[in-house]
Amino acid sequence: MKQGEKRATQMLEKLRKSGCRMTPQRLAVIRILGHSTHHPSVEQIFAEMRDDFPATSLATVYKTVTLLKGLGEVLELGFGAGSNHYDGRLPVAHPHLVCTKCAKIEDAELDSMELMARELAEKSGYQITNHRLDFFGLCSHCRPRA
Amino acid sequence: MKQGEKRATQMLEKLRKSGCRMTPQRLAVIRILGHSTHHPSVEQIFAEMRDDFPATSLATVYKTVTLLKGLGEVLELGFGAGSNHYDGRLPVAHPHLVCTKCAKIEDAELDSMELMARELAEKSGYQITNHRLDFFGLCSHCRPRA
DNA sequence: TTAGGTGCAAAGGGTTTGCGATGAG
DNA sequence: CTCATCGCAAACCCTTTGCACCTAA
Repeated sequence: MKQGEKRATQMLEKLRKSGCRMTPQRLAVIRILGHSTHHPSVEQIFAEMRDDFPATSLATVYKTVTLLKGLGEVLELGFGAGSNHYDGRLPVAHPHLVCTKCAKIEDAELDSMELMARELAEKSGYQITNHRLDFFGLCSHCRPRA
Repeated sequence: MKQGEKRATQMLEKLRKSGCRMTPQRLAVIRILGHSTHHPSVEQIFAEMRDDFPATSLATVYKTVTLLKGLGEVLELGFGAGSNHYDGRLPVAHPHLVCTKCAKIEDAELDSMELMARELAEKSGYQITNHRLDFFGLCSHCRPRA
């Protein structure tokens, strides 16, 4: 898997440039993340590592992933951070705007979602039943004044 | 707030039709969800309730919200269910397809996101820095055969 | 040699569950 | 009267943190 090795090398380089030390544990996490196409969870990365590093701890994997996330080298697909919020007024999937400063959540006006979902269903072979679309940024009140 | 009262009544009706009992606690949760435009969390609903029902427990709010979600009367904006997953190969926001049966996560091909984000930024006044787009459904392997 | 990293175990936040008590139908 | 629902506390899952030991540079 050449592509994966290349990504791993890029991540290593970034770590090194950031003044971080290279350890066998970090190397292992990086290689797994570089090679995986299946978007693993921390638990899954940990399981894959156990073969080579039976003594590794979950905490180390968490720390390494968090480090890489901070450097912009991994994308977090968050299914588990913060608390859930509920919309009782429009109980069907629709896009939201989330302010990362004041934590406000508003509905977004965007009507091409249905179209996109249908298009994607055809291309991917999925039977799409639901979706989730959130935009993150600073609301007009929190953003720096022009 | 007429609109909110109307939604509350719709939810009440749905509960009744589903053979559920009506209690003051449920009524309070429903009214809050029907009136709120700010997408409250369970904790926030709980806080709003305390004024009228100081004895209410968090567990009851959770149970009620879960009930309403099951009936399709509230939309859950999940920032906290399940575990996080990581993508080390393409560490920038891009859409994903999530199979709700086998839990597989794949990248989705969709290129109009940047466009949408820019359009939305103009309309909403947000300074958008990030986004998150997930489609949920059954992958070609899990969906019922035609 | 010495910061920075590791592993363990404890703590933390959000959510769910078990169960005896309560009150809606 | 009966069973669904309530409130409480304990349990759960995922994640983070504190700290003594270790090791890469």
